[in-house]
Amino acid sequence: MNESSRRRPVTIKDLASELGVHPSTVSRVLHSEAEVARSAASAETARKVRELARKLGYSPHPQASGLRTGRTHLLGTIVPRLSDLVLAIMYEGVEEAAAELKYSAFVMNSRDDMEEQRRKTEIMLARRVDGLIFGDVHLDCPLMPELARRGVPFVLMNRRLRGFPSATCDDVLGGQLVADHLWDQGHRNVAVVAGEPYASTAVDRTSGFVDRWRALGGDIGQGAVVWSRFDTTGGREAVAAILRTARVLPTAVFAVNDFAAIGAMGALRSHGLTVGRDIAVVGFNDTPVAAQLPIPLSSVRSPMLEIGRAAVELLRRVLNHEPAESIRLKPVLQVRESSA
Amino acid sequence: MNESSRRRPVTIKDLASELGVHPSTVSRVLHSEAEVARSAASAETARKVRELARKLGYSPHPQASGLRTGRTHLLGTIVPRLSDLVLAIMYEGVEEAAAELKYSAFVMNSRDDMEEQRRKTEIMLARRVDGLIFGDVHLDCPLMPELARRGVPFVLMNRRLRGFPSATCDDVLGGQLVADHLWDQGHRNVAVVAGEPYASTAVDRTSGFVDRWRALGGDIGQGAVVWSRFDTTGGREAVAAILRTARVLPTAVFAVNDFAAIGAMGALRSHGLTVGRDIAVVGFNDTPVAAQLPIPLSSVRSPMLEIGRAAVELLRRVLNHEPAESIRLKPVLQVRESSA
DNA sequence: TCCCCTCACCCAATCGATTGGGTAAGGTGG
DNA sequence: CCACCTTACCCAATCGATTGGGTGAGGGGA
Repeated sequence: MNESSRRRPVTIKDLASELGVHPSTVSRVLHSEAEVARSAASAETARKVRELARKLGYSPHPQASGLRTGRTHLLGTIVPRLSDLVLAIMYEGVEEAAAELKYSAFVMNSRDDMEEQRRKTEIMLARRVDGLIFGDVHLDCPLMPELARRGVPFVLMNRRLRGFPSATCDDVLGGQLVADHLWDQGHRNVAVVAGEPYASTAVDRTSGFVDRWRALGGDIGQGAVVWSRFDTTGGREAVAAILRTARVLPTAVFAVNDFAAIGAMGALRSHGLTVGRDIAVVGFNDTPVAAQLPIPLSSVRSPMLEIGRAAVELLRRVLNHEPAESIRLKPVLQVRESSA
Repeated sequence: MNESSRRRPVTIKDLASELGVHPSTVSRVLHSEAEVARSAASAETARKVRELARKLGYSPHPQASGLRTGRTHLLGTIVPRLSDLVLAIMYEGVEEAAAELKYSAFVMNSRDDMEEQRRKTEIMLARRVDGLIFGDVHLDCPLMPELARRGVPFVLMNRRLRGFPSATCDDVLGGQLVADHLWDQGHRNVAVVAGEPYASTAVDRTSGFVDRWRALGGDIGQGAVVWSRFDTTGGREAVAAILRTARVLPTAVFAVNDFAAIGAMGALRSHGLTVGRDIAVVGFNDTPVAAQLPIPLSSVRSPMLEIGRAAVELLRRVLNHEPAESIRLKPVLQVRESSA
């Protein structure tokens, strides 16, 4: 049985007294940069320290070192909800990348509520996180300028906001790809399930689509763009509204989110339309479920994991006072039966 | 502008010197039980301390108090993957309930890999979490007995394992509900997409179904129970295998997970079958998407949020050395078009 | 031979909060 | 008047790691 199975964790002092050296020597050997470490102990001593540390299963006490150094190696992330698959995958990227930098990541849900966002932020700051990643900014978000004033290091993910570093998908391009695709397929009468108007994702995807559509010579009427929630229910309701008010039925629907697209497909079927034959549907994010649906869903693939990783990289730069330019990752359209 | 916007956080010492009292007095006023607090300072002093703390935005330094007390108020959770909606929702419950107890929760993904589970556990223990919640135990999980020997406080969630406290859905009952339902609908030839054989959820749901089916006088052949992954791809492959090998085509399929059920529906449609007319499908968990699918999916509703909350309550008891009986929450069957 | 330098360490303060053990002042009972 | 108790505090050690500043021994150069 390994010594690490004893109850009280091994401390630096244990190692030091065992070897007859001073705790500071042990600390420098185990934790300092190569140069400091070398000037702190002979090669032989250093070897013995490291060997004993391994044997006894020493692991540094983060509360103790955090107290002394003022850095916790903790990184807070706030998302609207983890049960949104898109954010869950981005967070997996955050966690991976954070671990590689020897940071531990934390998540909290804000339910896309700005009061909750503020509350959760304060909880994380009370935990003394070294930096924050926000996946839930609104286009008018008073908290961000305030945090910047207070000198809190943070970056944005998923959604962007002018003036702050963010890691996002190039959502405008994503919307353009869909416009090109549907235009090429011969559609001339389309509708957009546009998502929440306070989210840059929704706004950019919609405007990318609409602007390109008009540039191609297409026409998009008043009732053809419907703001909605991002989930299945939101998609269903939005399509119901479109079907109710449209003068002419659209032949294609672009939903800015896969789950909204699934809800849209449900509403269309209830209306007696067969998706892929009577009407085309395109989603966004290309979540794993899109390809596996009974009628496989065309979708814009966004690099969700990479966005999470990029957010961590951005935050690393902010923490090191390096320049941090926003990162916009390229999406790719996956055409499937729902629009082919 | 509030004083809390200054860079260096306010400490107990700041409050003490401002008021001309000793830091220990401030500490007792702000943090101790009522009795200790009252014997530490006069009502008047206590009032002044609390007022100044609020005015300056004092918030205790968790690293410092954690160092002294040995408790971090940190709670680690390990799940197979957060991008599994079921676990994401359970974790939302964990986070909520933890916050109510003034704990902060942490999650990590193990990808259902036992080596990874061990690695992530060690990372969390190195962070000095007060306790752990595992959402990813396998039926043969060597880590759990080992942690119990080491005296690490932990509980299980979602999946159970004999001998350890767990918060789960009553999966056996869930399987029974589906058997009763399909039998009542007149089905006599059924197949099961059974999930991963190392997960108690899969095993219990399957055995609950199969045992009840046989008790009703039904028959389930060899090839009718197919183990699979829990995701859409897993469901698709499992149904493909069933369709390939079955002597007689089943008239109903029970998938122990909604996403596997969605994959199953896809495979059935590819095979030219219309779900709800030619063949019934029932899923498990009643995730929000089930009701919104183009063909709404019957599913066993499991109280995922409550399971997460229950896990925290269990862990609270373990940490307080109170007896902790496993909790099994009751599921309810939601019948929809896919099996009606 | 003397001075200086390097090597390989040690010493002690420090981070912020907690907590067991005082202690001076004032009041009470005998 | 004195012993004793309560009230309202203060003092100092402690948790574990880090870090600026020593220091003694040994070696090399002038």
